[in-house]
Amino acid sequence: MTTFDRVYEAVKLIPRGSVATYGQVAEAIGNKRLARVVGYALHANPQPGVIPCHRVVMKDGAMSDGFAFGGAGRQAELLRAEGVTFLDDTHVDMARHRVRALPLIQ
DNA sequence: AACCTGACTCGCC
DNA sequence: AGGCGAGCCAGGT
Repeated sequence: MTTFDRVYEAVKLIPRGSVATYGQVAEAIGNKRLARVVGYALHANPQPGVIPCHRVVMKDGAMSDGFAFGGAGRQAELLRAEGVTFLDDTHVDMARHRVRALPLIQ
């Protein structure tokens, strides 16, 4: 079980209609400082259809605009389709949709 | 094989 | 309050 695998496991556990921050995912795999690695893990090998990487956003609810699997804005579209609400065009309503607790991955 | 860099976050000036 | 550096992992050069 590599670090990347744990990242994927954690991300797959995010409930539909909810979002988690990179920091929360990092915390779920045992080290909150891995936030950066979480982002890179998703970039490196986001198995399409398996890993819901659109449910992972930055701590303020914004998504990284330089890269998004289908283009910036695509992520917001997918989230809206799940019932996630937004404070504005680029920020998820974290108070309502951020996961309370993420299970710890082995 | 060493070095650089990249979807982040937090603490210290 | 805003800017800067550190910590972390993997893959490419």
